[in-house]
Amino acid sequence: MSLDDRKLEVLRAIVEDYVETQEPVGSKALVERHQLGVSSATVRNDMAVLEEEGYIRQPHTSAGRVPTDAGYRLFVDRLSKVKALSPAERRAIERFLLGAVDLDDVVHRTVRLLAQLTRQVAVVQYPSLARSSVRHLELVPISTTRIMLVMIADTGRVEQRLVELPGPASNDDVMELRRKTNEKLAGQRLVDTPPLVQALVDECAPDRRGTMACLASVLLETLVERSEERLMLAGTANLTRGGVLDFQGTLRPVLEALEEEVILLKLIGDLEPSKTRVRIGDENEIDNLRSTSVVSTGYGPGATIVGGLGVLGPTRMDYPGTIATVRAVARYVGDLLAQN
Amino acid sequence: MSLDDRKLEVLRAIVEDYVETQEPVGSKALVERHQLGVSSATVRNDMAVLEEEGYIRQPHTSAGRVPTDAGYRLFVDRLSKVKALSPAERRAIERFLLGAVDLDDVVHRTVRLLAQLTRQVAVVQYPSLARSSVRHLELVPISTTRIMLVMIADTGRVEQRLVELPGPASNDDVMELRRKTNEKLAGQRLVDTPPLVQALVDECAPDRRGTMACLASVLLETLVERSEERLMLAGTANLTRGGVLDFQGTLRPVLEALEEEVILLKLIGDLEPSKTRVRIGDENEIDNLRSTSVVSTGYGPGATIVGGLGVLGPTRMDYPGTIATVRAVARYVGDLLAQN
DNA sequence: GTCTGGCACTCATCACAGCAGAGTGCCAGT
DNA sequence: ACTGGCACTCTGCTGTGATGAGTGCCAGAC
Repeated sequence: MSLDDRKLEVLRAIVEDYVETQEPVGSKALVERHQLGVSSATVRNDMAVLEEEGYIRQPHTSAGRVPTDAGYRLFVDRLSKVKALSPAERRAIERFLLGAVDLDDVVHRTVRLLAQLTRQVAVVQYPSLARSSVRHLELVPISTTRIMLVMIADTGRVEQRLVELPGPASNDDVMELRRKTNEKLAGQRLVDTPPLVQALVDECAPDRRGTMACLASVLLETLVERSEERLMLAGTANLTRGGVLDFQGTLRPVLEALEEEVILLKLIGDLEPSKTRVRIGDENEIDNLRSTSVVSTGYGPGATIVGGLGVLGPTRMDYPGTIATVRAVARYVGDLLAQN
Repeated sequence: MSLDDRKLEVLRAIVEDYVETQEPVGSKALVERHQLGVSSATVRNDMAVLEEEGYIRQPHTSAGRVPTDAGYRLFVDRLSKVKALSPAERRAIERFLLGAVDLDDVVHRTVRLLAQLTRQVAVVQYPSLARSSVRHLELVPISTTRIMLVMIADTGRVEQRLVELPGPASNDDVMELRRKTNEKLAGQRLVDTPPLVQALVDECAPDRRGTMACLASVLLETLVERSEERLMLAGTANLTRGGVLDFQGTLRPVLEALEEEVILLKLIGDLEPSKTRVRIGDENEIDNLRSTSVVSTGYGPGATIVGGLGVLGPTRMDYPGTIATVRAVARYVGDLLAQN
């Protein structure tokens, strides 16, 4: 038996009411709040079918219905209309993001904005080094045998590493290394650099080769191989909204998962399709997050994507609103990055 | 009536047992678990006095006693012996902190280590710019009218800002500015720079003065005036240990407070006496944190202090152990910074 | 065939009562 | 100054009804 239009309408009504009230919704309440044009008995029959198909369930025999993960999924895929942001919201986003002084500030403001607008936990990934190009490499002598390597990427990221040299290097040596590395690497995507870095070492004058090799290994190891990802989190306090009801009593496992950067990266760092992605409850691979939903998307200047951002909340969330907000924020951040 | 030795001993026993069991402790249980040499009736009398004096209280009439904030305070000040860390713990700290590649990494590792060892929420402040000196200033041309200013501090902090120039600047211009600013500012403490920066502008050749003024204002505004503090947090999941018992039911307000960097800075950024500081319950100025205790201290290379770190947990915490751990971690981090 | 009104049934929630046990305060005795 | 003993107070637990929301199902209407 397939689902006719009215049954879908019933499902939508259940999802909307449940998200709003946070209480199991019964057949009678449904016909009162929505113009379904049929009696509660009919709705009950529809509900029985929806339950049969696995879209809703009853917490206990004499309670109303609650959407299952599958129910939310159907709702998101077929039933929800995209909610447009109000002009006031748009202005709020713009005003909030403007005035960021550097990349840290951008990420910081973005994550707080996202948490505030969606009233959920927000995560923003820094622009990925793997998707960045080298804008400039700077070598700053710290002592005769130590230099600090500063890499500035086109995405605004700045990474620094201390390099221990095998022997003392003069100021001229450093200047020369700086010139050469920049000549070779500036403008290149970081992922493309390994052969270039190798070439740099090979082409180097023998007396400077040791120093250059040292530099090269730090460069490769820390910036490319470990290809360090960073991210920022905000809004954990929002997990406590809705009392003990969401997250089956303890938000312990959720908080634990949020502490693991690797997990967070998996959640929002999955950037292939450039489309907004929604993971609902059990669809999450992380066990600790089976009672949460994640809405994530990529961002970046123009059409390119340099990082991910998203929010995490109870499966019982306002999907249309959250999706709209996440998309809008991602777009604004992308525009902001494009200006640099 | 003042407290004689036995009464203090009773208080200590109550604190220790309560911290361990998390349950109100009664007179009978006390004499069983500790060698007090007196009967439970005598202990009851002592308890009555301790309660009179405000050091303990009963949650309800027929329950055991629980320490008050004042009780914990007395315990910390006069009754607790410093707990020495085990060699294993020391080695763990060392091993964990070694292998940090840059300042971000140091802070990151430190905060996680601290959260893990104390099993509480940990906070680590980045070395304060206000307490740093300039090691090097780098100017990187981004376009003809934009340069990126990178400041490297002796504490390892690296800050970058985009500077919009009033007009185009040649490569030579930039090199010259770079030379001059470094000549003047390198080695100076950031707080001492304002007059020097002003002098830089005044001494500048007229044709470059506009550019220099621009640079100077960014330098002053973002690095000195706003004197940006950063910090890192970890271990929020530890708040959920002890179930709903701590934090009178909701950790909502605590999580909210932890989102505010200003609040966290107040908590751990109070660095004057270089001694470990313990704030218990009501002693915290932040209302949301009246049910928590904070143990904080400063850290830095050698005897100087460049930042703060600490942990936050329920008032019912193992003070001697926590204090010992916080101190030890701070010392190791200081040593680590001294090596750079 | 589809919808509707009606009715019996289930089960969580709440209030109330009674009981057990922990812990106290106090007093008289050593 | 300490101790044993005892009455007293409360919390927490358990069991019992009563309540009521919500359901499933069936017979009848359209």
